[in-house]
Amino acid sequence: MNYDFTEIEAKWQKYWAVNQTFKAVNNSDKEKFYVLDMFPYPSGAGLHVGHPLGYIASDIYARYKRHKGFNVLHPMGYDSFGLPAEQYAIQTGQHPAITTETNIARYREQLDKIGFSFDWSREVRTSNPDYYKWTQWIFIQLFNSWYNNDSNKAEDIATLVSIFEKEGNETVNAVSDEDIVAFTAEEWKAFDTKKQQEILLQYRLTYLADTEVNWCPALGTVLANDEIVNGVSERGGHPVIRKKMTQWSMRISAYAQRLLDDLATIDWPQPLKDSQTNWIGRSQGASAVFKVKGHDAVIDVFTTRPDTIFGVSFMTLAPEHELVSKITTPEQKAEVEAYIEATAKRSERERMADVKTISGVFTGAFAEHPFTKEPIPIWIGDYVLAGYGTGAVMAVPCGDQRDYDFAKHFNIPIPNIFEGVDISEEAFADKEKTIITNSDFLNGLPYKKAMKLAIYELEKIGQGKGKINYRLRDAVFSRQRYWGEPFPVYYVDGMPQMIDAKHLPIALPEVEKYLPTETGEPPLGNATVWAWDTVSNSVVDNSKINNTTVWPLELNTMPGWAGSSFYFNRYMDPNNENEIFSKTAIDYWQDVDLYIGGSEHATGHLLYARFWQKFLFDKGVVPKNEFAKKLINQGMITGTSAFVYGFGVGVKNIDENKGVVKLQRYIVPKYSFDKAVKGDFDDLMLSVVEKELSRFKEVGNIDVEWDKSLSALTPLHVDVNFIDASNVLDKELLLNDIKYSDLEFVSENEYIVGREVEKMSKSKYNVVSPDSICEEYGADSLRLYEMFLGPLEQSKPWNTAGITGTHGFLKKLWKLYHTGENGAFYVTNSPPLEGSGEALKTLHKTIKKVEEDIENFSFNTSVSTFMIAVNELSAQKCTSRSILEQLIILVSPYAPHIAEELWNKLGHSESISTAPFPKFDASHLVESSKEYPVSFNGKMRFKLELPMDFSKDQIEEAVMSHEKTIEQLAGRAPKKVIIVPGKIINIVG
RNA sequence: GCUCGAGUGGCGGAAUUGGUAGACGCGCUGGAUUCAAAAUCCAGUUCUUCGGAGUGUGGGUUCGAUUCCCACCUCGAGUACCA
Repeated sequence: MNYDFTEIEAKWQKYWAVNQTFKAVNNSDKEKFYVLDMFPYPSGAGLHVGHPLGYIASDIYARYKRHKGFNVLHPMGYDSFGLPAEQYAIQTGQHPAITTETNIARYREQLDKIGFSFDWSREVRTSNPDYYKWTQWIFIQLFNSWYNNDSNKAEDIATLVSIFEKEGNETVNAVSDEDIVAFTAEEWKAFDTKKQQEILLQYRLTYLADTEVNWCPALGTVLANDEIVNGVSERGGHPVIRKKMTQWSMRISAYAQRLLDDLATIDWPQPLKDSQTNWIGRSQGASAVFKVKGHDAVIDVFTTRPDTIFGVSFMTLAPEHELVSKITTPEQKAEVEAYIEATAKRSERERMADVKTISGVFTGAFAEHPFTKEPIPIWIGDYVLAGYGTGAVMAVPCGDQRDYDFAKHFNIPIPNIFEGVDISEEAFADKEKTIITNSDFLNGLPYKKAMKLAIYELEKIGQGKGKINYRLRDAVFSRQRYWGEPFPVYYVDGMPQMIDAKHLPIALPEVEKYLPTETGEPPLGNATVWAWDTVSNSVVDNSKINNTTVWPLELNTMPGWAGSSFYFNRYMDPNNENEIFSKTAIDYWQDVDLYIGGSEHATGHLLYARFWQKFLFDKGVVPKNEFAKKLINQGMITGTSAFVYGFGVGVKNIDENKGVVKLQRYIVPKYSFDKAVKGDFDDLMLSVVEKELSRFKEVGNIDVEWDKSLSALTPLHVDVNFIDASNVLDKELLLNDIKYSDLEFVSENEYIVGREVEKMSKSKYNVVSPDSICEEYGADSLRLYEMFLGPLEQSKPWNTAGITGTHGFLKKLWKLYHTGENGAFYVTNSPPLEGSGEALKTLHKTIKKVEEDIENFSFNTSVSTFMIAVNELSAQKCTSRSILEQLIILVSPYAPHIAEELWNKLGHSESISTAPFPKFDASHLVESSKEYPVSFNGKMRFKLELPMDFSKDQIEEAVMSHEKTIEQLAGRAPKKVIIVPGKIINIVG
């Protein structure tokens, strides 16, 4: 009986679905284990073999944990709001919900074929109103909260109001907007409701504010910093400009320090932690206040080097700085304005690409040094960013290279405040070796002491204080898109009001068009039924807006990361209509034990999700401060593209004959091609030239001359599905493909393609889909092969040819259980015979290795281990049930279908999925002798079998008298003999 | 520029606390079986001038280094005027 994977896999996939084998319960005596994959965006292209890599790894781990007796939660769902479906809707008019539904169906079909042990009863979709009801609910919670720096957590806005009522805002230590105006309790009470609401907005954790945003005209929406790559949009690569807009923002900056500190408490990859650390960008220093001469204005700067304050020789403001227009002198006005206009025109991208050009303009105004009272010229320059710190710097050219370059360029003095340091060529930025001089009270002090003293003195004169600055900005939360979560917000006199949570969800309205309106409003501006009736508490027709009981609803939608910032918690109780999840569920599941996904989410999803988790923790909604204890980034699977080498013969004097004879593309061997690229045309290439010239003569009766320089030498991507394991191209398949039908091969021989590793993509014809692999080799072969390719975290190239290795292994495994007549299933019930302990040894070393491998997420090596085990047991002709039964449990997490089938044949009526994992017994591995490697000066020269219980002396005697030792030493006396019993022998001499 | 990661046969990779470098698989070579092919099975496969040499390069620690330390080179990822 042969290994019929098609039948076996269909059978067990059906069995698991019908029996709900992997359904997890929310209360159990068993210990819980939560294994999570980053849920996918269901794109129209479907999955390629790179996508399931992480899912296979997590599935192996989940199945392993079930064998280990855990109650495992292993859910899957879809991050189903997003741009591609909406872009498609704009182009075709098809509702994004339909596109999304179709794509999800395709994903599900593909996932099911791979045999994952997901609990599908818990599936979530972020675009489903039952789900985004809770996204909206969290938004309302954020709106109703403020961040109290004293308790260091989010608190209900009511506690803030009661403080305002008692003491005004002077004593409040909150994270808030920068431009807070002080008021007393009496003043607060005297404010009208609108004024009070405006003030509260400055404290809420989600707030409406005019912010400089990254506007992408092509996409018609704003983008978050992490959605921009190299100055263009991550999706589509469109240009991005700065623009001021009224937007919802999330006060993530309130959590900057906790997001940083708690990285130490989670087992996440160091590179990922590093990139979050850099993204948060904490820097410690001081704020210093410089008075502007002749104005009552002051310039507030942030500096990490208050110790260098006596080295200040000018100040630089960002061109966008609000003081610029106020302080610029009439003489400088024209120049300054021209400069501002010029910089505003430059796109973010140009500004980034061109960091070497130094530009700036003097404003004509002077600041006053806080200690020396000397005048300091105030410049503007675009090397100062409006968005960082206060948008102003105190320039210390001797200690900062950018300030130095600026000073040199504009001939501004560069005072030296470092003892014994030469600054004639460049600035001196080394903090450690610094001794300050020419600096009044800081003279003679090293960096740390000078820093402390400078801050102390600044505080004393009331012109500065110690400060910690973060690069992390508050996150813009509004998108001018259709296919996203609507805000549960309506506007009364322009002030946002939350809809009561009991009326959620606020479902997306239908629209005619998915584009912005003619007046430039977001797509929801096209909705005709999009007003809130505060009497009926329902969404009503816009015509009913009366500005007394019926009000307009928010037109923006939420960004992609909203729905993905808490889905891991919702999986715990995904169908709960009354709560985000039940207390029972969250108390049992707590948090994610293992999270697997791509590293590209380091500063997006993974930072926002940590932020929301901390907020929900503060509010007592979740019991854990961090949502995932351990995280692993799976590496990318790249494609191995295949190339043929095209040669188009270039000819002279062709102009007048254009169109008469079409140039032929010849396919030449790689070695001839490579030589030709270097200018060396071999005989074969020359024969092609001759052939082409005579073809011109024949077809068009034209005499042409070859022009070497016009010859086209181009590698052409060919579909990897046309290539066999030996890199031989199936020419017929290729020529039948319309894209390649004009090619002509110069030789009849088989054609060896060139190969190159590239990203897997349609345009490179190197995409391999899991479906075709499952069809040809089966899901178990695919699962094993994906793991076998290499370490999970590393990126590695896919090469379909290699799958015959794991497929062959499964056949051998099957055969091991089918040694009966005509390949019938056969096992013996007798215990392994005495003296045939070899099988037990094989089994137990396999148990040990596989268990260690899974615990270390080293899945590639356990596949090798299985191969070795099956090779050995086959050689031993092992048919013992007790061995084979244990073996198949070991294999089961990796190749679950064949495992279920063999388990069933072994006489079990229940699924193998919860069969106890085999117990390792070291006594089976005890050896009586050891084959010692004998090294001379560290080089292994021969091996020597000696009893395990030999003492050092016995070993030395045996080795030294051995003929090969005598031969190696060739008469020399060894200086030293190192013996590590049970390990090695090394003779030095 | 800065931060992080990685360099081992023709290829993917293994060597878990320093102890037999190249496990396992692909590919390749030869053989068996077959009318033939596929499939299957067996043997070989780092290089070599057959002494040895060898884990990107050069140095160091050690009886012994792919593994630890220093310097450098190359590739990849992230980030980018962050004051």
